[in-house]
Amino acid sequence: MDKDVLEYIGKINTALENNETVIIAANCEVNYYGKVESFLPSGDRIILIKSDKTLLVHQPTGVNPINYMKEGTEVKLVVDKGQVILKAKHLFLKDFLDAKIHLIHFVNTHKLEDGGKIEVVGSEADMSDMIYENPLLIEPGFKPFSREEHTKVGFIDVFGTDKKGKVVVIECKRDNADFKAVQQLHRYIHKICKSKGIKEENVRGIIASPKISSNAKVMLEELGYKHVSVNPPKYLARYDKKQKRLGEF
Amino acid sequence: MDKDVLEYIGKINTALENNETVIIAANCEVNYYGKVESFLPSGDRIILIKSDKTLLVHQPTGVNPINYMKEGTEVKLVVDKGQVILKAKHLFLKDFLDAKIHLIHFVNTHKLEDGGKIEVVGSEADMSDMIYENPLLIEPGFKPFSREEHTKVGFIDVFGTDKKGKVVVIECKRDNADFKAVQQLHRYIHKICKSKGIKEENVRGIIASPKISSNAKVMLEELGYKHVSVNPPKYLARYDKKQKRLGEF
DNA sequence: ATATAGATCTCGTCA
DNA sequence: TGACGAGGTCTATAT
Repeated sequence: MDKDVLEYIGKINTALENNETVIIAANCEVNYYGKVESFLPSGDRIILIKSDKTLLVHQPTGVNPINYMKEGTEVKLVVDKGQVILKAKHLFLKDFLDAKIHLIHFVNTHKLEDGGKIEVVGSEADMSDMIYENPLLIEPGFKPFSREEHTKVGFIDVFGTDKKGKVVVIECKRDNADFKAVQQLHRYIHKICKSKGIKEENVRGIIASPKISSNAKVMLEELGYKHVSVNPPKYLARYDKKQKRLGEF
Repeated sequence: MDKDVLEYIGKINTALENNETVIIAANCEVNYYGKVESFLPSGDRIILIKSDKTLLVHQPTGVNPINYMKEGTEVKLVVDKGQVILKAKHLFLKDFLDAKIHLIHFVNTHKLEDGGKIEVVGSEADMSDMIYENPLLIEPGFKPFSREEHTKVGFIDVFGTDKKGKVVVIECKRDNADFKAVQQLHRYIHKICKSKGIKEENVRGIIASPKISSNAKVMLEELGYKHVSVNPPKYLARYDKKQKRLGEF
């Protein structure tokens, strides 16, 4: 066994015990046994073990890890018959991952401190807020009376009445709305009507999204619902010409 | 400007030009503008830039990156008024990410080579294969005649007839089946009947999954469909007592 | 390009 | 704990 390798092993195991973040660049093969089984032949990968004992194996391409273990995994490096193996197990989740390490390119460990919370603007929730505050984005006379309703009935984005006093249910999608969005809207309306004893003809359904797929449009119109083109809000976009009116309300 | 920092910058930019994989552990704040806008205040993070110019920003906890840029991003480190900034842009996707770097904990770069393809056992496709080859897992007399049907009709997992010659459509779920799985099954059957001019009463629907949610069960039975308990296949599980019979067919 | 669905989806939230 | 929906979902596949 190489002296360098033994030093790496010591360094990594110490860092793991101290809940440091550990990064290993290595040629390795990876076997996983848990919800599925997976087998990854040899190649160069980045192994990242976080302070919460999340483990990620990344190939040199793509956004997603090729293998991972969730928070709370027990991880250690062992030597078995001259073979360096990273052993990871999560007893509660019944997950097991072994990485046979053939060659270590580099190792780094560090105690990382991070309490930062991300703020995101432009989510579906922001869209429903925007509509709630700017009902004209839907149509004249629309009066919202609740948003982000998390009840037995469902998670209704915006709930209100139109100029004739008819109940309106709005489902927001921040991107293209597909037939699933229409099904979702239909399900909410079905549940509302059932629970409140209203006829479905007396409730209007609206999809609010930047665009809608052709199949979804057909399904929507078959159900008697309609689509309104609305873009999700962005800070910077508030100054765009098209959405300038947002600031006016 | 620190001499160390200038060395880091040079090292990183050179590595990026050579399509090496780059790892930076740094205290930084991150702004993203693209599909949404996001703002992440200061904290210690791992920044990983892959050889295909995928960029990931990981906090010290959790499986998912807190920010990312997809394959094909232009990345460089610049110094602006004494401030080190990692600038990433993806012109085609109209995505922009800036990371203001306050402190670098460590940097590592390496040329990584990996052609390894993962093999996964236990996916939904494996389940439908298993059922196709072992129809008794569904019921006596079931005769499958296609699997993984990707056609106009839909993506039907397993398609066949029962002992009375009635058409059977099976939707597989590798885990808990929810009401969406039932909707999916219903949708497929609806489309089949429409395209082939069959009455829906003459088609049977089956959800094959390890378990099913109570709501889904209710919906399933209202539609006259049924649930069959099937576990996704695993190599090792073939030797389990319960599934030993798989090998017998 | 759009449409559709799986994923070891993950993550948050609420009953 | 289960159920349910969002996600900058990502990724693969078919049309």
